[in-house]
Amino acid sequence: MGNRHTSLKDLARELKVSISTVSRALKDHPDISREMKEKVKQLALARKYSPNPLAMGLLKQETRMIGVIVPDLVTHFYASIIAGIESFAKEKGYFILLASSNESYEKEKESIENLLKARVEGLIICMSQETRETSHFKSLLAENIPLVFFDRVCLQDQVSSVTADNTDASKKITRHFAEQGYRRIAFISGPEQLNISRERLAGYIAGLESCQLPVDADLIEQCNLSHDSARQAMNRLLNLPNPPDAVFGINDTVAFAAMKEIKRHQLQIPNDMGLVGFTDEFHATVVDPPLTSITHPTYEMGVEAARLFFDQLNSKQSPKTVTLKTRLVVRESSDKAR
Amino acid sequence: MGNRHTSLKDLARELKVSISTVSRALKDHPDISREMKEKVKQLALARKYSPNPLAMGLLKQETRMIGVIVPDLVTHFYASIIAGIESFAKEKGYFILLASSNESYEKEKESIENLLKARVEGLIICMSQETRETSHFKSLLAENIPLVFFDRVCLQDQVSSVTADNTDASKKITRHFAEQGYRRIAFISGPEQLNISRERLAGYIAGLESCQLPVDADLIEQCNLSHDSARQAMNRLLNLPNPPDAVFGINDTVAFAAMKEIKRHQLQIPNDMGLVGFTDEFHATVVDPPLTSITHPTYEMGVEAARLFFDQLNSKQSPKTVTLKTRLVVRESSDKAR
DNA sequence: TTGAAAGCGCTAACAC
DNA sequence: GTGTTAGCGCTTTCAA
Repeated sequence: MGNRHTSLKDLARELKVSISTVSRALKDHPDISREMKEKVKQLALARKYSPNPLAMGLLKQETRMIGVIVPDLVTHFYASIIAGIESFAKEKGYFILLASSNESYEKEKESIENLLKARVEGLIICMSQETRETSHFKSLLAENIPLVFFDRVCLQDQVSSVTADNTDASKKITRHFAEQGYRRIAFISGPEQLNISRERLAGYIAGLESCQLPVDADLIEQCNLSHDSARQAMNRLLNLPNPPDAVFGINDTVAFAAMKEIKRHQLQIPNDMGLVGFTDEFHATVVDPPLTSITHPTYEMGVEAARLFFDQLNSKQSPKTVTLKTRLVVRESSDKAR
Repeated sequence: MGNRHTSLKDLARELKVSISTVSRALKDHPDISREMKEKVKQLALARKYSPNPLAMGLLKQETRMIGVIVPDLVTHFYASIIAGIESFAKEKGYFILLASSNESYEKEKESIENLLKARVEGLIICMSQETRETSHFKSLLAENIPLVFFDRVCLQDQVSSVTADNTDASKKITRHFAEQGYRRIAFISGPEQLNISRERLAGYIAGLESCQLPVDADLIEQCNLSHDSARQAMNRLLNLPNPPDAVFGINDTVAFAAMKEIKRHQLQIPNDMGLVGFTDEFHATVVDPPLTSITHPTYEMGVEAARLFFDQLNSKQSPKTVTLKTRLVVRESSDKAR
């Protein structure tokens, strides 16, 4: 695609002055006469001049691009976080280069390489659920490349990160169930290498204990966060000799899958089975019955991740850990009282 | 952020040869000796050399970036299309620069400018619903910048585009309702400047006529595609002296909003009121009752848009119009028979 | 007050 | 076979 953009050279030729004069005039260099500045700026406007970011990037060694890697591109959760990152980045004049790991460790590594080849200035990442090994992140740190994790994190002493208050939130859920009169509260967790699994499990247990409810290993299920795997987990719970009367799903997908499976078993929510998720506003209200849930401040999480990114970029500070407050919003799915 | 990437110069210096030798060796130029190629390639690997895309871009006048503008970043519909675009673009070694118009005409224009400043090689756009005026698109054409529309299109004789078979699909919906015994079939449309509104309306009317059902202007409502506005439209329908017994919602948001409003009025779906949407697989199955709908091939639409983009980029062909087949998937929300 | 020249990383035409 | 050079668009010394 031909060179359809006006360059400084074009302007210089047309005004019969040197390129450097044009360059200086455009940035109000004190050495340039008022009239010259006027002339140059006017022509630049007329010719729709805009500096070539490639040339600038080459010169200044900065591309104003941030690589963002998410486990998938299509769930509302990530989409909303991306929107948050994008809006903050735009303010700073940065663009986002987006990649999906598809929950695959290999693709995650591949995406990091690709983005670095594209010369992003740093990365904002939510780890794939397969990722158990962190050498690819460590080599970023070794090369001093700004890195921020969100939601799913690791190496927290070395990398800035944003998470929800997972433990606390999960504790609130368990206690809420208990208050509603539920006694056998199950938890469908995710892969144990993920901090969200561990933290939410810890909160779930702490909640049970604080209500003097027993912790029953049968009631703690695991899945790989896919819809099918979550349904199977729910199914196992329902087939228990002594099944639960309430379920806490670790995220959106899991909560939906559990809901479907509960309905398939002809059980009424919330009367036969209470259900609470860990999800965002949108999803919680679209299902039926509306889902009681910890609402995840997704957009804000994106904004915060971007903010941490620029902190890293501008001055290599020691890593920060931001924890976002969540809210328990009680809706029908756990509200026996109604 | 310092220069942490290895350059040809670095390699050349280390091997004590010229930069051009290194450059040629790396691309298997026939003039270079076998041993030299070996040596160079080995060192390049060891030093993790990758060509600087800024330098290449500057030289070749290509950035390998495509600008994509969508009305919003968070709905599953666009997310899925973006995933399709991304996957095709990645194959071709291109990156996506994403921007959202937030359904605003002004932001749409602004995004186009920003993306051009970032030197994208062309644009793939889904128009904002506010956009009635097309001069900003025409000036892209005038400057010979590759442009592709998807879903919401205009200037079809001048711009390549992908759409669903809107008219046909809507006709199928109306006929399906009629077959199920529904007689007063309503349609909640969107802004009339959008082709999707016009085409789906046309199909709806054609469907009614082919079933010898009267077209009742009272049953044709309009909204601005927001949740609230769709609910109000549904509410107006329900308050009609002679309300409908079935509703066709023009897209995801509208179908969900209608569903909520119907439930709020204590009506049973599908018995008191049939409901059909125009949405994707995911959303249709997450709600309750599962939504009969025209399933929109979103991912495929993204892939097709990208394919058209590269057609434009590689050779200025005359614009193509691709129409994607849709399927009517009958689920509970319109299935009186059950 | 303005111009010339070097250099960011790379390719390709032209030497030798 | 390999080296030299110019140039992509820009900023920034250094000269004038």
